[in-house]
Amino acid sequence: MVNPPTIKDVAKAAGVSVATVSRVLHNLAGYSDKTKQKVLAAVEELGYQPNAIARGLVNKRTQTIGVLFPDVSSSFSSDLLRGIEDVANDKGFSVIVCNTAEDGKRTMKYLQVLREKQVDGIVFTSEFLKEEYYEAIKAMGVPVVLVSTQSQKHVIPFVKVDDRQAAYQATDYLIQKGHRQIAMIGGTKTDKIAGIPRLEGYRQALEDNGIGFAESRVAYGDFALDSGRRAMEKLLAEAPPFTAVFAASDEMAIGAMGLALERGIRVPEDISVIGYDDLSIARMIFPPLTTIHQPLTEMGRLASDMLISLIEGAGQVSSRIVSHRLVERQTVRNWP
Amino acid sequence: MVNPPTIKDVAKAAGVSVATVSRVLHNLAGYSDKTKQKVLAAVEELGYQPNAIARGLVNKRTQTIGVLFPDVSSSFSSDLLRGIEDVANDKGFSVIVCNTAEDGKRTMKYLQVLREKQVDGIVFTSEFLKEEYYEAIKAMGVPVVLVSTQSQKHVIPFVKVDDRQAAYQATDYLIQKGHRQIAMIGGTKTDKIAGIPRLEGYRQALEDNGIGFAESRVAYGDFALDSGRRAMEKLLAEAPPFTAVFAASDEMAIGAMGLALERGIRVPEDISVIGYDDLSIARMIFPPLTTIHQPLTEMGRLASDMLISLIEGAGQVSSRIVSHRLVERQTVRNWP
DNA sequence: CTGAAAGCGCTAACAG
DNA sequence: CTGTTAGCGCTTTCAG
Repeated sequence: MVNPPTIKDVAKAAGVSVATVSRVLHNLAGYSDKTKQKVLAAVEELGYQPNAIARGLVNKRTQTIGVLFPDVSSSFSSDLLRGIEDVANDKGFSVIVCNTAEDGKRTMKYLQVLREKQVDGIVFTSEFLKEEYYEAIKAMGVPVVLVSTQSQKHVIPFVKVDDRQAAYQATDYLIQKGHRQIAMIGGTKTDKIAGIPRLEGYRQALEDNGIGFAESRVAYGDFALDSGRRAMEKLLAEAPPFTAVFAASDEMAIGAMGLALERGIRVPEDISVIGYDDLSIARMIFPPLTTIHQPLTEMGRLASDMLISLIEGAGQVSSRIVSHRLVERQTVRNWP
Repeated sequence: MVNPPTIKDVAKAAGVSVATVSRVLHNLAGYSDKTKQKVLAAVEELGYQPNAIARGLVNKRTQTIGVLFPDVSSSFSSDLLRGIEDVANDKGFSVIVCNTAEDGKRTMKYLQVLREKQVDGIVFTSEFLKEEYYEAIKAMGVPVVLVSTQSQKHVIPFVKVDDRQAAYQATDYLIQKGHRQIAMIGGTKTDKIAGIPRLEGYRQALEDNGIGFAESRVAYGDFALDSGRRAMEKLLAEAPPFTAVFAASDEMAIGAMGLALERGIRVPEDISVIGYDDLSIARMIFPPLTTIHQPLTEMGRLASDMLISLIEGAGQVSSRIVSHRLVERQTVRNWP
């Protein structure tokens, strides 16, 4: 098997120097139309394709970005990925995906690989940005943007929704529908990004409407399906009676609904449910889930766009609080 | 901002040559323990990280693979991706994701990018491998493996399930449960990979059990949710009465169930439903969907493993027909 | 308009 | 045991 043709081969075939070939390939000035034709003909004939690795070595730019997800296979991540990939591709960048599995070691290893591979920038999603990660990224000297997470300590551009407000809105909606006894299935209790703010929004909405907050009406999960089931089970067994429940993720909402249905509790007739995320499954289930929509694909697009601006020299970009919205489907009813 | 340290800097700092540094970094023989310590100390002190781009230029290996999906954000693709990513990472490879959007132009562009970036191999998923794609990949001279698709014309390693047989089994299961009037929601009518074989399996199972096949009992969709709804609508309106339906994808099965439920038709009391894929949503919905399980993550793993073997010099690897299995959940009941 | 030549950071002979 | 050196394929001065 013969080696692929290099710029040298093209130069030889066209009877010019490599510098000239490079010039015409980049549409720089400095050659006659005749030479241009010769070069192009040679490129065509040899089936020449530039080697991006060699180019990267010289330019110190690889036109590649790295994206870290806690779980690439989640619906949440893949919606994000689609947006990121889409604009990256548009702007001539490739994306390397990394599955951190929320594991510190693995994440650090990935960061190292991305550094060695000389990616031009990084998007970090959904997880708390540990100091260790921050240091590693800072050391590589490339821009980062955060998605669905945020750093208190450092100023790093991010794109996310206002979790507190969205949770407030979800809860308030239930109240406007006449519910007064509202339970919550929260995310991880210590999660500063998606756990605590959503709980606070819930609590605030209750209080603003003169309803007392009761710790006994909240159960905690980890955002995943099964934890929603378990939380619902706990609520049903131990909490004071309630007519509606706000879950901090669609998956938990769906898990909770499944458990309720198994027990002969109807949604929304007996209990209303509202979720959070608007994953594509939210509208696939029956009854379709009322939930807080996060524009994930759009958020991915934005993040990609911001990152590439930074890579291409923008001094700074502003973070974006993107707007969520409540989508009414069929799991919440007027009470009574 | 100062440039990151290179191997030269390390050499200077350690008072040795770059060759020696390279040796200790690669654990090759040929240096005293003392030099090793000096080098390691210098590496540590400078925070040196090798540049994989430079290495790639020399080695003609980038430790990167490209993966093409028709839709990165589908549950199907992301489950696959997780498996691929997992073993790739394990074996020291990075993965570049490409979303072809089932668009020929876009796919060709991607193939070109992957070539320029000198990826070491490619995994191509779920789509029919057009001749044009094949030629492009062949021209790059790197191995490919196919997932959930297969080439008739060329011998290319693949990993997939036996669609015909799986569909046969799904249908046969319904028959064993006592159903005789069984409808089908098929995939794209002309799809040689997932459309036709599944329809054939259905037909064959019917015939082997002495049940006539009736074209009027099959409606076609495109594997997506909404097409399942529409197909069910059509079946309900135009097909002869039926007590069970086999859908060629979980999404279509779920769409069909949603429509049925809206119409007051209960699943499985009035109509039994069986799907195909076993996406993670299959168990999230209520009632949980009985379906044909495809081990997607495992298939991704296998593909990744095969590809890397090929990259690392295995002359050839054998294709794998992985075993599906029917998972009984709650959407099929005995009839009558 | 065009070519020669100096690297980019690293690996791998080849000499000592 | 260790250093020198010739590239890998490409971009980019700097001279003509």
